[in-house]
Amino acid sequence: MRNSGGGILSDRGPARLRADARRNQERILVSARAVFAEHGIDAPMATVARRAGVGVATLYRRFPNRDALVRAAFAQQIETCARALTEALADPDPWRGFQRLVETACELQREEQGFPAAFVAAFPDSTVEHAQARERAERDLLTLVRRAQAAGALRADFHPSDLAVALLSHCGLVTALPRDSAASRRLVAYLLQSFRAEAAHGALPPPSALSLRSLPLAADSSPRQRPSRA
Amino acid sequence: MRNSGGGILSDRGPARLRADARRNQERILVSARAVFAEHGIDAPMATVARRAGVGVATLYRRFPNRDALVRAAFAQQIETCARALTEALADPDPWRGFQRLVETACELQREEQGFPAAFVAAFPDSTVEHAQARERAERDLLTLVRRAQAAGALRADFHPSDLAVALLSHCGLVTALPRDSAASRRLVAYLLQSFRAEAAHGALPPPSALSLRSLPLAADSSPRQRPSRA
DNA sequence: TCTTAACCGGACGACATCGTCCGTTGGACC
DNA sequence: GGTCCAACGGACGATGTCGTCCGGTTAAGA
Repeated sequence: MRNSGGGILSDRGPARLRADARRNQERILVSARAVFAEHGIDAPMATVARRAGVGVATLYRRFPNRDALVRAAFAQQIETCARALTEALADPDPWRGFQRLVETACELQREEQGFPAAFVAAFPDSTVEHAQARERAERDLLTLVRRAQAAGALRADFHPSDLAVALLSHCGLVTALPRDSAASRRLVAYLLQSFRAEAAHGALPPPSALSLRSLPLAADSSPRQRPSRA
Repeated sequence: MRNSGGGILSDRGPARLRADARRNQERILVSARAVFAEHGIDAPMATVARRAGVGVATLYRRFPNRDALVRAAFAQQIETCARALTEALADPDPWRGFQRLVETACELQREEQGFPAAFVAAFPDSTVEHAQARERAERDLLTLVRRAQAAGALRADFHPSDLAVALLSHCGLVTALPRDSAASRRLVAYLLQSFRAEAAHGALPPPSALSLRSLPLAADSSPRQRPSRA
């Protein structure tokens, strides 16, 4: 139990892991990303272990349960999303920043189908630092939207929750059609066009009460149950 | 074995079912729709049976496997979709027909979350009559799209596969957020606006090679594997 | 009312996955 | 090279679901 708190996420220093242990941990993460992308987020843990050339016990020693593994496997993707958000905010053209953020997030979803499914299902618990990161992401998103609206590029009736709607629906599409990147790009193009101010023809129905925290852009998401069996 | 071919779908005549058997079959179908909508398409068969006030054996006697049950449970919804397509084609205003078809299909997805999941996952086998129905649906859809484009309402670069993209992404959204009808309506509104001819600003990426047969509008779908475990 | 066959439902074996246990192996350090 | 202990991996029991079997029940017709 001395090892608790270290080693689950690899961002807290080496934690004095033995060389073979560290090597195996990395192989497990690579395997997990591949298996999750190929067979979905519910693929058996044993499959991940076998592909990594490792016993199940080794996997469970490093990641106490499936959620921990998912979390660690996609930590890098979270990082990419967070960076994309920062870059979007730094873009002098508000619309281009918004557009690139959406495109980057969707590209990530496209590349690893396990990624979106991971975030709509896998994060019931949150730590303080994650909550902070999430709050900052939410605030940044709001700023991005407001700026793009102020510039007259993003339609005025766009609601921040629409971003969640867009990303979740795109997530569903790439999950249903893992190999069809044309479909994904097509959807993104349609959505972005309909978000433009010029596309505002007629009123929209009222926005969702959906919080932005269910987005994969934040480091944590609301406690949704995974869409599993009864 | 005398009963083979009858009783699975209730549209081929009573097949001389005993009164209690017929009653139970109906209760099972009602229960299945409710359970699938509530717990997803992978809910245990025992849950369906219990809710119907019936033993598992009774369920399996009537529906030899999960797919048969799903198929029968949503036969009515297929019917509704087919009727919506016919009505859309009969509408004197091509755009309104198109619009209503999309809205009706999405409304069905919204009302029963099990419905979309059923169709992207559950129909590996097809019969001759289903293939015929599917072909007709495909042809009708194409006609609908062409007409709306000819009327100058639907954008010229709209591709029939975009309908599949729209419905599949919406399906993903309602699966991820089963209770959030505002999100669903919002997405539908955005998509429909972006399909209007006036919304065509700039070129779209190339369309998907996706066939329309994977749509729940047709009575059958392509043999996709369900997104299950490895 | 009586017969009979269709129907009912709970119990059951098969199967898959989860997460743990424990004897063995082999890095790290002297 | 030797020692120690962290790390290894396969076997294991627990759990949950599937689909079947079989003895009891009941609807339908004479």
